[in-house]
Amino acid sequence: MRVMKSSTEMVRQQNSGLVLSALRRFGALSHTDMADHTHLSSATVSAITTELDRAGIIERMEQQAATGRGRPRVLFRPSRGCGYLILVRISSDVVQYSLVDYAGTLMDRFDEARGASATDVTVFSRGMLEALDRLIGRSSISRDAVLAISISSKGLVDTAYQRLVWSPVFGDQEIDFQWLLRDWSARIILNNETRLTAQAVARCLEKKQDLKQSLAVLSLGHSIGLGIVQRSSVGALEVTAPNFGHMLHVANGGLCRCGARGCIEASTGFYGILRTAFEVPADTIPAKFVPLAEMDRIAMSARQGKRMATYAFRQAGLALGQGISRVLSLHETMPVVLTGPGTRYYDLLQAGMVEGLAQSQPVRREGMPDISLMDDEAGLVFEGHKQRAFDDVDQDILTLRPSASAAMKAG
Amino acid sequence: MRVMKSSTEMVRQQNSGLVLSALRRFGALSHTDMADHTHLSSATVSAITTELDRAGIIERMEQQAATGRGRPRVLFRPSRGCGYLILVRISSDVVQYSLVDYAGTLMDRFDEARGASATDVTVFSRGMLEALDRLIGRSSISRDAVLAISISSKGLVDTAYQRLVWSPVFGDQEIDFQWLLRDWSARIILNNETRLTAQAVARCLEKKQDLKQSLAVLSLGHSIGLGIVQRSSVGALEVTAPNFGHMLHVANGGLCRCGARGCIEASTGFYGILRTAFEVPADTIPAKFVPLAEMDRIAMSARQGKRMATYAFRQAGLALGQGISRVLSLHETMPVVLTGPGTRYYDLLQAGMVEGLAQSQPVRREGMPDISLMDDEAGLVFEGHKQRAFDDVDQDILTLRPSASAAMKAG
DNA sequence: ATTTATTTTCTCGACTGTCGAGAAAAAAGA
DNA sequence: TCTTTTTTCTCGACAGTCGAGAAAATAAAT
Repeated sequence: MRVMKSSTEMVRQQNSGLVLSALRRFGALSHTDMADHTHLSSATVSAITTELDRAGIIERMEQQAATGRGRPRVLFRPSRGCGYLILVRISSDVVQYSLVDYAGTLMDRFDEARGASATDVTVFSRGMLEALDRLIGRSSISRDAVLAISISSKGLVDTAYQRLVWSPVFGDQEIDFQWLLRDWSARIILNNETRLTAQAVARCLEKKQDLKQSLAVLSLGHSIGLGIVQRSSVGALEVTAPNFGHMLHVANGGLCRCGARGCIEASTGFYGILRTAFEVPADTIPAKFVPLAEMDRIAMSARQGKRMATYAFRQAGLALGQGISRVLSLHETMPVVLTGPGTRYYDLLQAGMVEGLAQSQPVRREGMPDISLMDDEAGLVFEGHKQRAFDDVDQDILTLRPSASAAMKAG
Repeated sequence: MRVMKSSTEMVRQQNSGLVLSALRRFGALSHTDMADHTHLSSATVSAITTELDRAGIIERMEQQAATGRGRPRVLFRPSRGCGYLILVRISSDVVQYSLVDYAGTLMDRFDEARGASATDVTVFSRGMLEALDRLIGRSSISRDAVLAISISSKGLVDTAYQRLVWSPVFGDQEIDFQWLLRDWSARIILNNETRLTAQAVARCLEKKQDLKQSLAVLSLGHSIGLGIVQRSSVGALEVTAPNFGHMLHVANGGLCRCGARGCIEASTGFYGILRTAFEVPADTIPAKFVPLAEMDRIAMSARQGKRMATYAFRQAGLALGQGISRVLSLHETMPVVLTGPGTRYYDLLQAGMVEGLAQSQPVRREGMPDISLMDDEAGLVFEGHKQRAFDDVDQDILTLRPSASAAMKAG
């Protein structure tokens, strides 16, 4: 069936979700604030908050400074002890584990450097299981209290079945996280990293009333990621992370890490730029990892006018610009946000990008898209990670918890 | 706000929509059928049907052959007289006007050949207004009874504001249908033609339980159209028609009708194939129109082994294959349905297509997508046209009509 | 110290929905 | 004429939202 039937119970669930997500967005709200944000009547908010409070999903905050005349407002927030989130960010050199309580505050975090055993999946898997146990051990939390384990990585992700299909780190070695974490009752979520960045950027712009119809977020670095935000027909934001880095740039182009030829990444990823700058043949096996210092040196010589270095960045920009033009053709003209370590070379990439964009039909018609840079990719990923995980977890909780307590209320 | 709040009235509206759309899909249903299809209880269906019946939106069908024992079922269908739809299909040589009643049956249709004045917008506009009046005149229908005028054309369409932005027929001359038809109370809908085809194909496959997660429909002809069907996170089908024909195929490629260079259409559209086959320089102004007979001749000589003709089709297939590979990269691997007059040359296009697809990353990983052909593009466009228009019109009616009659019921 | 003004929370009754169960209707067969 | 069968229709229970106004709790004014 296309669309679910609706019932009065669904209405309550939907509106509870509205209240909870308002709480997530704005931290702590009073009755009246919630009514304003959700456009629900005060009476309804009252009913919902008492229900959620009784179920232990939200809690009244302790007193706070008087705000003026009148009855003091009581603020609600998601109940800290309701459950916990574990966020795992897998990046090329390090795996970061974060523990977050239900109110969204970071409780604990540590990094696990991936040493020489970097690329072995079984070693990584064992390390991950240990790290997870250590994380909850340090805060004396039981496994059952962990509502979700949300994992992010660059690469190709099977969101439906929580399988990492291809990643820069592990290549073609699949990881089935659903299976790996089968001893955990928590919901397992797997995300493409740039998807999370896009989500965070979108919410951020939404708050500033600055979100257009849609939005593209590009992460530039050793690999190239794209996240796309669109408003669905019902008005919700849908975020996707297409496999942009490995979209065909040009037939018979440079050899890519993925084994194909002519991917965008093979021109625009750090290893691609390096290869061009040093005039290494384009079918050379890509470097596993290019230190940022190395890239900085190439950029330096490009800024000093060295020909091949300049050319390398220009070609990278060209591939990026043409790739973006294709994205615009297949969606619509939308603002582009660049992030990731590669943004520091934007001055060198720009000319090629503009050239690559200019000749295409969508740009000829609608003009250049807005292109802006955004720093702190790590922070954005973390924010997006939380948002994404809570979206799911809150939904889970609302479908299970309050009805159970409704039975208690009756008994 | 992200998502609308829910209320009991919205529940009724939603479920009424479910009932009505079941009626649209299956023609005429009894109480019990509707309950089965919508998963609503018999009591609810009863309430809804009496309400819709009273409001004149659906009607009981006259008697029908006894189906066996038991109380005879009463069948409902959308009420013929509830309103009318006008569907206008603008194609390169002809404009087709169709009048459809609220039950979806075709009442009247005529074609208006666009003569020498073909490309002049004011002439076309005047002609269209006249044709619309003639259409309703012939069936003695008043303007107010026309619920929607749904227009389709190839080209670039601004769905939000009903403006035809660029079309093969009128080029850069915009047509603002909202303005042109300002004397009509009907809702104005403007669609890209391939969007409609995709919609029809999707519903067709859905009925056969054969619809995968998503689907791409390509229309091959003088121009190239793409429609993409995706399931949104809430499970509804979202159909979009990206500007595929004018996506960048290759930098500095052949001159396209749109004025840009290297668009897919410039290689794969009929005029592109013609240009290559006859070794005309790729920056030659494209032919306005290529008769099918002309294409058939080129195909004939290609099948007889003539080199340039074969090459032309191969290049066209290559551009198509590479373009599709990019679509798969930016969405996911999905089945591809080919339609339109160009499918008769599929034997000649196939080799290039496969080559263009094979080298790309998504195909290397997931294998070749399912590619199938479908005839009767005109029929599909008509079906999709109806579906699309009724989706909108039914929604409009449900938000307005039944509540008004609820007041009557009280009085 | 008491009153007044102000702001927020909470409660009540009216209304609109859905649902299950079973009554009523209508036809075919015994 | 009675029984069986199938479908439609109705009724009461239950769940949810909403507006209005009561109740609560504080600051300012007297």
